[in-house]
Amino acid sequence: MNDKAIAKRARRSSGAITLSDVAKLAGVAPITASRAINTPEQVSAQVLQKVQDAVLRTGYVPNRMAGGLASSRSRLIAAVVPSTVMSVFMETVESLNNTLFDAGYQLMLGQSGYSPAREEALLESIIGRRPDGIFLAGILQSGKGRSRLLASGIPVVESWDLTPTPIDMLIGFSHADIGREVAQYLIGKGRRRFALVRAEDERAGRRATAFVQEVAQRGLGEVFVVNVGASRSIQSGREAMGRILAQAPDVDAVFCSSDLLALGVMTEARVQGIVVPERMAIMGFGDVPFVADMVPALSTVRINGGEIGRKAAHFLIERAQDRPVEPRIVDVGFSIVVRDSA
Amino acid sequence: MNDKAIAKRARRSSGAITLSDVAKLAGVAPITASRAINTPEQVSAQVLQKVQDAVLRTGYVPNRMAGGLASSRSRLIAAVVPSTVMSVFMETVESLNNTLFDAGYQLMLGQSGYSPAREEALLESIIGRRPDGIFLAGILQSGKGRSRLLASGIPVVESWDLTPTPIDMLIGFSHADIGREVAQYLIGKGRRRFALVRAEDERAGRRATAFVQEVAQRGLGEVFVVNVGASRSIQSGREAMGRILAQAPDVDAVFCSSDLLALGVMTEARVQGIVVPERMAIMGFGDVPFVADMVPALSTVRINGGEIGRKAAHFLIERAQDRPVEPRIVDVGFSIVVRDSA
DNA sequence: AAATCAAATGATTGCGCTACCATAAAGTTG
DNA sequence: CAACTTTATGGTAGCGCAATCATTTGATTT
Repeated sequence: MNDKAIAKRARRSSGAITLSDVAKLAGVAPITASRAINTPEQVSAQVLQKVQDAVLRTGYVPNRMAGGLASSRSRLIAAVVPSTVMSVFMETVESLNNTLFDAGYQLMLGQSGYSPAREEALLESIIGRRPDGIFLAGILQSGKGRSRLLASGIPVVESWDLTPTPIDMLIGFSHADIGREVAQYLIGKGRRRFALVRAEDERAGRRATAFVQEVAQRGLGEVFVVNVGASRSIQSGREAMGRILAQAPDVDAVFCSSDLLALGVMTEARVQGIVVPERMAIMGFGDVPFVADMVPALSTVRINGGEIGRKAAHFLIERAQDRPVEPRIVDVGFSIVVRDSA
Repeated sequence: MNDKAIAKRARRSSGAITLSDVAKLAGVAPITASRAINTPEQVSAQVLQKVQDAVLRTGYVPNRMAGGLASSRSRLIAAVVPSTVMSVFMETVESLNNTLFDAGYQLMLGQSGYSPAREEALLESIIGRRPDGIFLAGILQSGKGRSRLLASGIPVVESWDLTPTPIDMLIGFSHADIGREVAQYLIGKGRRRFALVRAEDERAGRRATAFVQEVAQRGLGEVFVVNVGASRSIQSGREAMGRILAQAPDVDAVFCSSDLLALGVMTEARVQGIVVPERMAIMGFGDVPFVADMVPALSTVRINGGEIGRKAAHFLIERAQDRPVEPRIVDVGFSIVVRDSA
């Protein structure tokens, strides 16, 4: 019977060093070894020493899955972004990840790929991992994903937007305010005839609407709007600028829904001999790392993505430790970065 | 006694729906419910129906931590990259993540931040999560991290480089070959006086060495080398180009260790009235998404990062299911993308 | 010195699930 | 139709750890 038990054990066990092995070697009970590792202030100096020795000698690495199961604290945090390549969200994800790691949390990353179906599958998979918190790039307006998250009881931080009805916590800013203030800024600079290049994106839409409204309120006529669809590339920006110059040659300022589009617009302007900013002002959105060093340097709207990530991390850590977070909605604002292009 | 047990249970349990709840509702044993969910082909149609109903009615989401603990299969895969913002590795990570997700795996992401100490801590933390596989951007030459990984027995894919002694599996290409071929290409284009702008990075160093060697072998004299240190920014590229033009004005071709540096070089050339490519050829490295659309479009070295990610995912999935992978070292090569700048 | 308290350690139990083995029911073969 | 295989289901045990409660030890008080 004993043999059989051992054989069974051998087949089941992963074969790796466990806490029990360490405890045995150190001559203490498993739970004491656990405390020596996780809450060293709770054990005596000698026990601590013996356990640390045993850990070093065995090369023991605690199994956090098992620990998580036992304590219902996975120390995992999930982040969902639409994409990871050339995305404005990565600065946020990076600071989120760094802050979390320093607090002992690991990041799980999911890409929704701009597809609601995929996002839903992703959320289901994530919830199955029982993370201690979830960070969403953007907000979840509706759908099964939202109710799933609500039902799961997992702390959630939505971001990069404002809404009075977040799932849980929210760290964002007002896209409408951005559209309005950019319009005011350009008008203040003496610009009178506006174009707008935007991607097919809900938040970009709100910036655009507010921009158009503000221009209209100042009695400056129609804004020439180019919607480039799902594409966010420089190429789209060039094409859009081509259309602007052809169809609305009196335009003297262009507001783009992303820096990449603005780069395209700027490139096309240069190619067609349009001097920026004298003849044409160009504003981007996002302040991706390299646009400051272009010539002319791109004026743009900066979101402090790093701050959003750090704040989100702190919120999630607090909530993971059952501490309340107030207020749950934070507006981090934005800033208009004045460089050479506008 | 029963009361006490219940009270205890109430305190310990997370309160969420468990497999047992679903099984009870469906009128089957927990293990049968498990099979209905995970291996539906093993149960009868009626049982499947009953269990699926129960899952829908309860909103049950399987706890993969518990499942992972029981089966020693976490269905987690970790990826370690130096940075996530504007990094050439993100294309790889994105395709890795997508491929893994479709196979039921979740990605954990760690940032080493170019620091060996952090990388080691990261690996320890990752191993504690018992992932079914680990992807490393780059290779691990030595150190505790390497031996830790070796000892852990977790399948590992290193990448973006070649070495005869990988930890486990390797999907990469030869940096020396790149340096050599770029030199040959530029020489073939009639260039005779070379400069090289590189970051302080081991792989960039190998490209640079091979480039310099090849140029020397062709009897074309010294290469003017500018090392910009840890910085990878456009600004550094501009400064480097400033030095080249001041100190080696006869240079007619510059090879840069990243596209961003090349962009800086190109910008400075434009500012100083140097015509690209007529007067000066410029080559980058990485083919980040937007350099194709710059004017002039940047000639560069393209690594098929997506392919590396997909291959890595497949390798890790195979190994996670105890299937062998042969060969364990794959050279995916590279291509020189000829555009306008060289 | 007895009583009281705090600190250190340990025994037990269960987190939620799946591996393993056992059994029952249904088909297959000569 | 007996002997056998296959298919469907269930019982039991344990993955590796931490929550909970119990006990021991040493320090402090009166």
